[in-house]
Amino acid sequence: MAKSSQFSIAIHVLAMLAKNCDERMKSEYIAKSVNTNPVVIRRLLGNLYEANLVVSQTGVCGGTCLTQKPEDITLLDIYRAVSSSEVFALHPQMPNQNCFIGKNIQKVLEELQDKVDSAIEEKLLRITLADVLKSVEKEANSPK
Amino acid sequence: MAKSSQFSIAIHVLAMLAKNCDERMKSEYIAKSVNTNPVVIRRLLGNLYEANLVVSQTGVCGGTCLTQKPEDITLLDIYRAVSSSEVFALHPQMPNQNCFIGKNIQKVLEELQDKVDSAIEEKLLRITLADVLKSVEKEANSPK
DNA sequence: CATAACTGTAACAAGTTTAGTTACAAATTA
DNA sequence: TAATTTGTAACTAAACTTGTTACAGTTATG
Repeated sequence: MAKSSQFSIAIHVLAMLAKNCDERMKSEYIAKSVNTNPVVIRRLLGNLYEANLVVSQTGVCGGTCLTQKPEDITLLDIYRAVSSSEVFALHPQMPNQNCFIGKNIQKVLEELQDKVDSAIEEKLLRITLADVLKSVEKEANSPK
Repeated sequence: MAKSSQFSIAIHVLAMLAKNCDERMKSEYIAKSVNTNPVVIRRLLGNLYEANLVVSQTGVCGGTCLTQKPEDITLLDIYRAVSSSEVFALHPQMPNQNCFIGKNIQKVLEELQDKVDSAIEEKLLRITLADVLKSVEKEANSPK
């Protein structure tokens, strides 16, 4: 994935939408909860729209709501919607093809990338947005 | 982890050292295979030294070699030696504590970070540097 | 012991990425 | 028609990554 906080913020935003499934939520309201600029939220919602997780309406009384039930949205859906890159990067420069290791390491690293990615995806596939909301409520009720 | 290629390059470097366990290897030689600057390699080797994976010697006939057998070095050892951050970042700004979601989401995200990290670590723990070298050799012998 | 060959590391530059901001067109409601 | 809201482009600032130069310290060897 990356150093980016897009995944975290996406979960936050979608959890808010999940808690208020029946009404449209404005980017400005969401931004106040995330503590950022509304444009940052709208950009993120654009990615979530492309992944068919939310739908927005412009104009007065506009805003965004989920397209699916929280139980049907997995963290993998969210991860794929906002995560740009792999967990770790390959060589910035092509390794020396005259070296035995240099010539063959890239394929091996790509396979490793796949394995690590699969491990992450298997984990994320088993957690839904509804689960996240449950965890949030559990946290809210836990003694500090 | 990150967009960084440190993990990839570390595996490359250690694979080279593993293939020539009995002699010290110079940073300039390694750099030519990785196709980068020797200082980049020496910086990386510094991290690997702190993790007790390699040892270097200065001066004429200096260089670096492994401190352990390739079968005893796991990719998790390497990952921990060079990976600075988590797989995904939390909020850049503290969320609004007056919002129900904002107040409780961070703990939930931290728990999620732990789960994802564990998934990665379990995978990396089961692969050794010797396995990597085997994969490289297999790749070298495979028909193109 | 003088010299050449190494590593270790600081300091800096360039490129990329991320987050945040302003501005404004387009769409919608009333 | 006016007010409100999203979508998006353009820009800035900060952080991170890689690469580079420079040089002090260490070691082998003639």
